[in-house]
Amino acid sequence: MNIGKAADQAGLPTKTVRYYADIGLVLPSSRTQTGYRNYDISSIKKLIFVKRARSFDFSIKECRELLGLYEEKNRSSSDVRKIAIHHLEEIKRKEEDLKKLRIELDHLVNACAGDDRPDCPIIDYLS
Amino acid sequence: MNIGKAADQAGLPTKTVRYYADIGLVLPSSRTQTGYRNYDISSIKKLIFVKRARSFDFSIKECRELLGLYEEKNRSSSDVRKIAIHHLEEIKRKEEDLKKLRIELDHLVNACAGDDRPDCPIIDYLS
DNA sequence: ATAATCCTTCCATTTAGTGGAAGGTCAAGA
DNA sequence: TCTTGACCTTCCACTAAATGGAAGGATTAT
Repeated sequence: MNIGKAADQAGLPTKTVRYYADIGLVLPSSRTQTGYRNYDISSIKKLIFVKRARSFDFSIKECRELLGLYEEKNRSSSDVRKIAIHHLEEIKRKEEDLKKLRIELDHLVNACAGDDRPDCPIIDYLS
Repeated sequence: MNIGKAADQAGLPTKTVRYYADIGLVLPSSRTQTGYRNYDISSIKKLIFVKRARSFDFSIKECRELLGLYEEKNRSSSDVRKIAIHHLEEIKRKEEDLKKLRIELDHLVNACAGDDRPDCPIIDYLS
């Protein structure tokens, strides 16, 4: 399958699939004599796997690790879980940070009249 | 004041202050004959302002706008509020996204035994 | 005088792609 | 058979917001 079809199957932009090939994340199964990338079922499954993992906000590096475990049939589920937990902690941390930010910014926005006068608690707070 | 002192006063890395000068966000008040950047009180206040705004996750572009309003003494607080509200919406959106992600990933992690066996709901879900 | 600590500019790197240019390939129709 | 359009290729530049380092000039302290 050509890269365009493969990208469609995986629901990814062609550019992205080419990028994944460039960085060695998901290589095409082969190349035609004229240099076209070929994707077989197995490589398309990997693209889909990466797409899902990315939608979970796993980094490319983590995707690489997960993909390695995905292919390793005698993996330990604890290895997968370790990566997921680490990522989960990251997400929780970010969520907390955003929450604090949101609450504080919410206060500021509520305190600001938002009229024609220059007085502004938001500016004051940042100054 | 030299850039190092100014950076200390603002609580920013020197590199960052230089970067802000490069992109024209906070320019030094002058330069010495030998090219050293000079920061006066006013410019340091701007650095601090930007630091606070960045800590609220305002983008550099937004910082530029806020800084403009900060300097404009006959601003309308509604202009400031508009920027803050827009940013707040962004933050809320991200927070929601992270929450969904966190919940889903939490389920997966809980469903995974995390032992020596290869069976893994996390991998299964991503496949 | 000289060493240490500043400072300067410039270039590379990070993340995860995206956009575009220049040009090669392939399938279908006139 | 020629050509047109839709593919495909590589390569370079750009995004955001810095950060790291190299090479070299300036200032300060001993």
